[in-house]
Amino acid sequence: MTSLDPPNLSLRERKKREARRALAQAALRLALDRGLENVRVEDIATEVGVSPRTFNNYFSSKEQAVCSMVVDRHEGMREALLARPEGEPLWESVKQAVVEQYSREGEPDRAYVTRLRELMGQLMLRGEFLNAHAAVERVLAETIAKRAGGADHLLCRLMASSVESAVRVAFVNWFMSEGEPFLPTLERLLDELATGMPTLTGGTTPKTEPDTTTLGEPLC
Amino acid sequence: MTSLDPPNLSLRERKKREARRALAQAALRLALDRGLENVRVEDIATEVGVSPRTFNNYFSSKEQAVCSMVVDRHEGMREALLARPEGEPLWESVKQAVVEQYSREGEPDRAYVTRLRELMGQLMLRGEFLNAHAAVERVLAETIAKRAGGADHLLCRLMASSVESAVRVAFVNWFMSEGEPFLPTLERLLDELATGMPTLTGGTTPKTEPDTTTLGEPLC
DNA sequence: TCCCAATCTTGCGTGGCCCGCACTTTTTTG
DNA sequence: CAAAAAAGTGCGGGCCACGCAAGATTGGGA
Repeated sequence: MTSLDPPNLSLRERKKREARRALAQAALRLALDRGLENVRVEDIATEVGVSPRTFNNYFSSKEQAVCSMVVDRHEGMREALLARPEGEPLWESVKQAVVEQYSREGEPDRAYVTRLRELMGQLMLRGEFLNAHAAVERVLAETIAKRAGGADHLLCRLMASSVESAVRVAFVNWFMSEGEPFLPTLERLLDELATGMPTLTGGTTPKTEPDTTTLGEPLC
Repeated sequence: MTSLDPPNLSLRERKKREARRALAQAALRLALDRGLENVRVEDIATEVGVSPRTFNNYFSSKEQAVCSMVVDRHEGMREALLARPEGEPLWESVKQAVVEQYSREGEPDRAYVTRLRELMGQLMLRGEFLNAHAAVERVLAETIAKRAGGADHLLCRLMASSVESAVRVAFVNWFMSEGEPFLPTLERLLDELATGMPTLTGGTTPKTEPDTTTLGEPLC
């Protein structure tokens, strides 16, 4: 659907991918419809026409299935990054690759936003969403390292991690706010990262209010 | 244990905190001893001398219990940040607060490193560790916003997120490598963030090897 | 001092999830 | 086309999260 499903794969492999994709899609659809808590593994399996046991051969939890969409969508990023022109500065390459990736998908459907909010709440709760992002981050770090040609591995990880930070922050902002577009925010944040932290000047410690936020429940 | 347990709390409240702490501690200890998968909720509860049902009144999973240590240890960071001197540039304040926080704890015990590695693997798998970090991140973002006195809220979130990125990367590097100290790495990464991304210069696309990393299982 | 109301703990029962194992069905390969 | 490799499936077990409805504890008046 997103990119080419290379036809040079064995039938076996193709069926596997298709099954996985179907399961993930069903999981996401159902979760958006009824809320994740009202979706049993059995429902997803039935929807796809497969045994519940089989579902667990592909995913070890429904949360993972839902998030797998998030992960898979980023498969193109590696290629996008490696495909950037030769002499381009590393950071520019990274930024462009990320932006490209997210442009390709277009602004997500506004109709779902409310449902998405709820769903994200539940996903954050289970930590799976972050886990998915972490997976993306690892691949990104490796790709960056490759592209940078043996640069400091730690710095590559830091860069990947920061980029994902920007993405996450932009995304949360997008679906928590009304109508603010995603891409411009993302670009702004990436530029901010490039510039470095000192941009935010402060130190004018203001009034000291009671303190509301407690270290407690994960809320999005 | 870390900071003052304010004695101006009702007995009730003190007992609650103590119970929570005891459960978290027991969970961590057992997990380090036997590996998380060999620890049942019942074991933790028994260890503390409490019913399994009660455990679930405090934590909704054993993973959460283990990670709660991670979260609680950061309670001091807010105060540390707000206590920085008046005129100090925002970023410097943040950096110092974070470094202070982690200095206070000293280098973690080398003896546990192996066990820690295993444990982290399992925690990452369940996404709970990341979730804990996310909790810290939210508080940090708020504190930064307060300290910055109404600066752009998005940027505050980005800053908090980036800082946590650095912490995570440094930490993973610490417990995956042999003997590299934690604090210096962390400081270096934070400085890197301050400078901005372009430090990493690259673009010398090297040989194109087969590609080993697949978007698959979370590995640490 | 004592008692009541708020709060915490606990046992029980339910529904669900994850996964190992063994068996059937499908695809691949020689 | 037959044997081998790999997926799908049913079953069963262990564990877990949580609602509910008693008990046990604590705190603050009277």
